[in-house]
Amino acid sequence: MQKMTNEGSYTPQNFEDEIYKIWEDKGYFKARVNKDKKPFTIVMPPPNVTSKAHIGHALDMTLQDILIRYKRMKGYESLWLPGTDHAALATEHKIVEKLANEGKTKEMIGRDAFDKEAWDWYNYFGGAIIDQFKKMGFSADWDRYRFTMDEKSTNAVLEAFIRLYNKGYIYRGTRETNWCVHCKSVVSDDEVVYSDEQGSMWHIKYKFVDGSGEIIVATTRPETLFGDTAVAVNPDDERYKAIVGKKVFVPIINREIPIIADNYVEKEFGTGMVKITPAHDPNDYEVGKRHNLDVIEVISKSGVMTDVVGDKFKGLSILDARKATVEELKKLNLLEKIEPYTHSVGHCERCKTSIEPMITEQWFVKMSELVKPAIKCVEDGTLKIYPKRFEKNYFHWLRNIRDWCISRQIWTGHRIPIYYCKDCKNVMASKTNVSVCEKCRSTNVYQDPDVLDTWFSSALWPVTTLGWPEKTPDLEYFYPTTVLVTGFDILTQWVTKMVYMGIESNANVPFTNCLIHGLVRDAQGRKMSKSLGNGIDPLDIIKDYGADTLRVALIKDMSMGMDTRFSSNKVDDARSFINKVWNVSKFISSHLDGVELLDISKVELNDVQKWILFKLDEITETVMKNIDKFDIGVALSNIVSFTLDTLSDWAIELAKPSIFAGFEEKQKMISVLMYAFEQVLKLLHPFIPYVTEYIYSRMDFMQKSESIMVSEYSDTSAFKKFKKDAEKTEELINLITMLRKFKLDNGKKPSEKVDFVTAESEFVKQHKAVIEKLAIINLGFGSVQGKTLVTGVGEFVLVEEEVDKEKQIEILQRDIEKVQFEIDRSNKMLSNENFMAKAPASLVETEKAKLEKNKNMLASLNEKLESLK
RNA sequence: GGGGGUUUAGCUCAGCUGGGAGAGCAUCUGCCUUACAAGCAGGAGGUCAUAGGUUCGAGCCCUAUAGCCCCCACCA
Repeated sequence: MQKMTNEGSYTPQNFEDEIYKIWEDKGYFKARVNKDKKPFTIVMPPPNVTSKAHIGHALDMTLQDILIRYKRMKGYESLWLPGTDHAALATEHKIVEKLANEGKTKEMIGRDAFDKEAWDWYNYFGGAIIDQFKKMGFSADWDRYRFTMDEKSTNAVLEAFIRLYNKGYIYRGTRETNWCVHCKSVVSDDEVVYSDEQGSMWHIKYKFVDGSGEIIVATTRPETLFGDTAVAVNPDDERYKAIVGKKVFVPIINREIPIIADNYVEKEFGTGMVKITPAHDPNDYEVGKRHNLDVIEVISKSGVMTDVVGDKFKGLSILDARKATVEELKKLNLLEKIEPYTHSVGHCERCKTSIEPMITEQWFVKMSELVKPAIKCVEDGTLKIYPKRFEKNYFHWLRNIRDWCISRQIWTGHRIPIYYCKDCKNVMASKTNVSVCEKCRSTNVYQDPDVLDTWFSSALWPVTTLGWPEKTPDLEYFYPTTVLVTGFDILTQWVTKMVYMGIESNANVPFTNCLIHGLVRDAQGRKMSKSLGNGIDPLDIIKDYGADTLRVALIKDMSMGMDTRFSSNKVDDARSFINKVWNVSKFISSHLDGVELLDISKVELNDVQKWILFKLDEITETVMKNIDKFDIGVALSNIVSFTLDTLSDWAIELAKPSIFAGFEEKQKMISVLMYAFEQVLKLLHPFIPYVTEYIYSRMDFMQKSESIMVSEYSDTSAFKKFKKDAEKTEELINLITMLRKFKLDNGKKPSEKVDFVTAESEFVKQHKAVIEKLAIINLGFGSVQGKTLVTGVGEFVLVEEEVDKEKQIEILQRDIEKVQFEIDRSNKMLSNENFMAKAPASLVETEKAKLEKNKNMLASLNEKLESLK
């Protein structure tokens, strides 16, 4: 007894885990250097260990698994290299939160204990993410699992830092930077998110030192006035030309500052006068530099007012200081008015605290040289981005890039490998601990306390995971990797960095293709977020529906580079589809007992069989073509509609009469169906790996591999030659459809078996059984009067007790009208000189053939009509 | 302010180098036909955002306009 025959309904929970275990035990996911095969490599974008994986990861990874499984079956040495990312600032934020819940701070427990906390965190979430990924069926080479903070990665990161430092690409500098007072660290430009905030514009009076009156300056940050070192106006502003060079008092503290002229000031905005606070505004900082202004810090790195603001305000938080300053101004009658004002405020991506521009000393990577080859490789096609339009974002980003701030004042991450000598001020770069100054031999040496931006290690991910800086065989064989799959949200933040760091470290692009996808949104098209509570845990879907269903629901309606919606509707749809595949296997299996499969290339086939095989080759080519160009959602739709429409609705139905006929016919038909179904399972396997493996393992295909994972697709060129025969079956399908409709049009139920009479023809004789079964009719040969269906393969007359002549004429006239419309259309085109001259020949031929066919049809219809009159 | 995307059936989306508007879901009608009611057969439903242009021919190419979405830069 065939194993699928006894199966109940599709219940993936019964077999998914078991199958995954077999795959792992057999070592199918492992990839090794194999000179006999071409490599196909994907390095997994490492998920942050901040939390468990979400549905966005599921999409990203499913796309990769599809490509990996497909290429593996196509005979490539397929390596999918997995890993996770420590996500420095993001993870530290989470750990600090956790400590806070326990009533602790990181300073309380110290750096070593904090490190231990961090590793517990990495291990817990790293492990959880892998478990989730295994549930989803991902065929990554888990033995190669890497973490951005593991020993090898750390070594590579430090090596890269030192090389860049020695080349002069990494330098230390004092700059206006984005400071997060909550994280107490600088963050890069990319980590600042702007949002509009309802604030106020305070108009403040600054009195002239010489007592000659006052000016009005508008600001959104009154608390920074203590750090003002000038007031600026536009040099072309006629209103203020006379006062440039005069001095005013900073309100409250009455420090004297000059009025200067600078083009930065816009005449139309506010009062046309700007207070200049170089320490706390990037633009002011630039103005300050141009005019040699003092820099006075009034806000400390922990977000409270410094000592320079005076006893009344020092130690206050920024917001408290703002209130207090405004109160004081009111009291001193220095506040002219307050206007409501909406402006955009930068926030820390992680903790949402508003960012303070602050002058700090940081490490930077110089970008000007590094980006050049990164731009060129996309220009010259060495690296291709799919879809192509994202190249624009890529270029725009790199062409406008600023130096990259890589130091962070936190504890989570790679410590900067720089050591300072307190005595001789020597600066040393070293991978290992330095305790003695190499210059003055002093032991008064300390390491830079900062850690590296998490993106520094992610930038090196493709090279470090393959063994760099060593010249490993893996690096030799698998690098450059074949494709990087990631969301558009990190195209600029991450992809660009990998490209220039890859080229810099290993002399070649890190990947030759980059596939960009969109976001997974909820059913209403909203972003999934914690605050909306509309996020979906992939494991919940898997628990209820299985991983295959989740994968189809995510991928099927997806279009390259576009956002996709995830809904219960799609999940149901996906499950229905897989259930269909399940039932096809049950049907075929139920007819396999005692049947020895034939080599279909060696037997005489009928038209239906030739059609099935022809269509199979056609769909195989289409699916492969689309996967090859990364149109994965389309490829899945192709194979899904083939399975539902061609295979289930037609092939199997057309096959039934043969299957229920004599043994020889059944044997041939089952052999063809088995051949076709095996290929369909293989085409589906990358998308729905579990169920295809399960079915494959339980059906006796002719030359079966031990797993569908390591089977190969069958040749796609064998049955092209059946094109003409396939067309005959298309006619058969048309005929059946027309008969079904004709019955309905004439008031017959689809299930009602009615009699038709037709002229005896080869075509009809050959397919009589099929036509009778699928259209639910009895077919007799001969000639009678009655309601007539005129088709390309003859006339079919509905046999009725009472012949309704009027109705019959009505139907004929309707058909004549339709055919006439077609004929007119063809005639119009064919008589158009321009069309004949310019349209491609094949199109003209098709049109002529159509015209000919319709003319014949029209003649038959008219003849019929005449005979009734 | 700069750039990009998008607009096709009630909903979610396909639609190839221009050559008769498609699928799934939902809906309506009839069916539990021995693989499948998570199903089968059939139907209804579109001025392809708007206005021009190119072309023998435009959902597709060009130009404007409008709505929605995203990215970048950000003026106190």
